Amino acid sequence: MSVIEGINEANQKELFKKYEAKYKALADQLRLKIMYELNQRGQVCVCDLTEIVELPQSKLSYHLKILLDADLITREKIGTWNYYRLHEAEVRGLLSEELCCIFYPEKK
Amino acid sequence: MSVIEGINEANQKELFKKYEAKYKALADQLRLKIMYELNQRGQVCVCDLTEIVELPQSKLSYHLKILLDADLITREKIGTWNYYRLHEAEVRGLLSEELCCIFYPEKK
DNA sequence: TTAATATATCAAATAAAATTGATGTACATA
DNA sequence: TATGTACATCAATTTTATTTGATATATTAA
Repeated sequence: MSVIEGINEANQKELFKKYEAKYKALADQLRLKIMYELNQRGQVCVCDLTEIVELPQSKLSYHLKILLDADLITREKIGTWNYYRLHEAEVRGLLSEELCCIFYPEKK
Repeated sequence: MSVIEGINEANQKELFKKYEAKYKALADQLRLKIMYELNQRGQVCVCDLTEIVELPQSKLSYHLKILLDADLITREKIGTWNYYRLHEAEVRGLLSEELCCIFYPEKK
């Protein structure tokens, strides 16, 4: 079932709330930059990202959490490091093709 | 020139700032609902919209201004009325096809 | 076991956005 | 000209988001 079918009063509110949360996570320069860098580099650990985006660690962690909670990125723990990467399908479902390949990669 | 070509340090910041503003405007349930209704109805005046979305007039005006400033909708004054409609091309360039035809119409 | 590194989380302070009610302006109609 | 309607804008308040610096936890290395 496509998104538009099945819209009724009850669904609507939920749907708008969902997209509000997603777009809210995207609506920030820093976070877009993070997405851009993750897209460029694939998998990146926080320690590297701190240098790439030049943010204090706690601030970066804060913004990563927002992206993670919105399901726009994923986290994988490997030893001491936390590696983040884009949640490609999710971002693709949100942003126009015009934004390929800034914030998500070209389709393989 | 596509968006991705011509990205350099100087462009980048501007680009992210631009998308921040656009997505910020979209990042709100009420405003998404307004977009949805405009998409359903084409051209709508504020007086009708007040009833459709059930918002006090000043609140609606506030949110319309945000969408207008972000260039996501347009305004046309006809007599006493201000008619708003989607800025279709702009929204299409921002949102994934998955969001057709909730927040923007099918391509003719 | 101690120390160092990687990272998340917390509390306090600050900043930005949204809401509310009131006021102002333009146009239309009596 | 006086009244009503359609809106935008403003100032004050409330709510939400962001920043900052400090602390806590887990893992690794000495």
